[in-house]
Amino acid sequence: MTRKKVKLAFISNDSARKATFKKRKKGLMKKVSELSTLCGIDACAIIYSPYESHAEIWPSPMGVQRVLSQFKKMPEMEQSKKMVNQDSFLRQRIGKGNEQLKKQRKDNREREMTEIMFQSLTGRSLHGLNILDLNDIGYLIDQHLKDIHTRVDTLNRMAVQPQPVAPKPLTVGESSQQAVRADFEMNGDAIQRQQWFIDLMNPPEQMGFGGEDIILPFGDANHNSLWSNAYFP
Amino acid sequence: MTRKKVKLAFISNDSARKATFKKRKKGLMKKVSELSTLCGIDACAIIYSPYESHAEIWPSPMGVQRVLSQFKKMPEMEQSKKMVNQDSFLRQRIGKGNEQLKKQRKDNREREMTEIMFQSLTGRSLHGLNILDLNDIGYLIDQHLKDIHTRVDTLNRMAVQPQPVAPKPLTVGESSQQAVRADFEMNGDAIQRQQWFIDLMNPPEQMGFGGEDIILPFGDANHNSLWSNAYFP
DNA sequence: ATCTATTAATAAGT
DNA sequence: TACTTATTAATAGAT
Repeated sequence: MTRKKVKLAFISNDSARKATFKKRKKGLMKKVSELSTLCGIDACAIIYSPYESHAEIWPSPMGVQRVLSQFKKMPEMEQSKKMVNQDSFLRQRIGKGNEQLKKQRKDNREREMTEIMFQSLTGRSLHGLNILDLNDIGYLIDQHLKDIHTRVDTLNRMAVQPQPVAPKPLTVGESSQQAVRADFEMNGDAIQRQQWFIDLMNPPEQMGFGGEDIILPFGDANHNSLWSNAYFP
Repeated sequence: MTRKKVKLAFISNDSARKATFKKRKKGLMKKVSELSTLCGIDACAIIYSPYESHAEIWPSPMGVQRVLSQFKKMPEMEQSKKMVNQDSFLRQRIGKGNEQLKKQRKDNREREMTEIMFQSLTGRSLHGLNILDLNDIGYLIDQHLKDIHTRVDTLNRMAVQPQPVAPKPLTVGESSQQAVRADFEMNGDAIQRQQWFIDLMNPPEQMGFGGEDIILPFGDANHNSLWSNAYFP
């Protein structure tokens, strides 16, 4: 911080490195002591160097021990929590990566089961599938059926009372309790001009997944978590 | 270290203390990381505060553990030996304070003696001064004479061989052994245009002090240390 | 949290 | 190793 703005990198020149070390160590110790004095803070510093056989510490062996014993008392969780450090940064990245992996696996599983479901509609046998596969496929089928019912119901209501404003987005599990009416009376052109109708007819691929608190008929009120646990421990 | 030079004492104002703490903690962590990076040093810092439920550390839980385990391995004696603990730290600070005080006293003494010297040139009697005062004034007079001789000598050489480049700054003890020549032949205007000449004619106030190894005629080959010892033990 | 006037730290050079 | 000095960095107080 002086005759030149210095690059924050290892100083390869031995004597320059040593000189810098000595200066900065001194400055650092001073800063620690100032912080402690000014703010009444319990702090310590420990510095090892190849220039001294011993660690250099602040404020004193007893002071260091006091701080360290406090530190060691903390459960591992607390030590890591909210810490501003390299590790926690990397841990966050790893955590996020794992989250993504988990989601990806869930997504893969879903696509697999969906494919089997549709294959079964074209004649493929469901024999040879284990109970978990069958359970998940049952869940999928239920979701698709619910969605189909919802769409049919919506279309019926549209037919009776054509609506120019976009309907609020459909949510899984929101299916109406009204009886389904099959009489379509809408004009084809009118339908084509309404984007919301087009959207209704082209549901997103992932339809049927992501709902969290839906009570399903496949025996297990917590199906989703079973799903997750069985395949993504 | 900014709008005001701050007293190194506990900050009683709560919010000011907290603000200072946050700023300085950040600065401190930065310093630690810089030291580590620049010098390839194994270091850690642990800071407790009433503002966070956990200790804030650098560089990471693992990094701290590594340093701590090294530290714990050391025998108690080693831990304390040569350690920069609060005691020795404060001793250092006090020592430095004393150094500064000593320098200041020396400076004061010098100014005092110099004033008396000049007063004596305008008629003030030197009676009533003790032997130390007289010795120091003798030293001062010698220094001033040496400087005068040096300047006269330099001017003479200038006059013989006018020199467009600035001469290197005068150093105490550098006085020439040449005989002094009093014949000035320089043109006044020429002199005025040369800044180095003006500088030469306006020597710094402290001229005459600071030389360490000059042999003086006042009996004591180690005059300077006597000076220091007599008044600043 | 941001902005500066100031003080403090310090990279090079001696 | 210590001192000096030019420059950058830290930060106190104010907003």
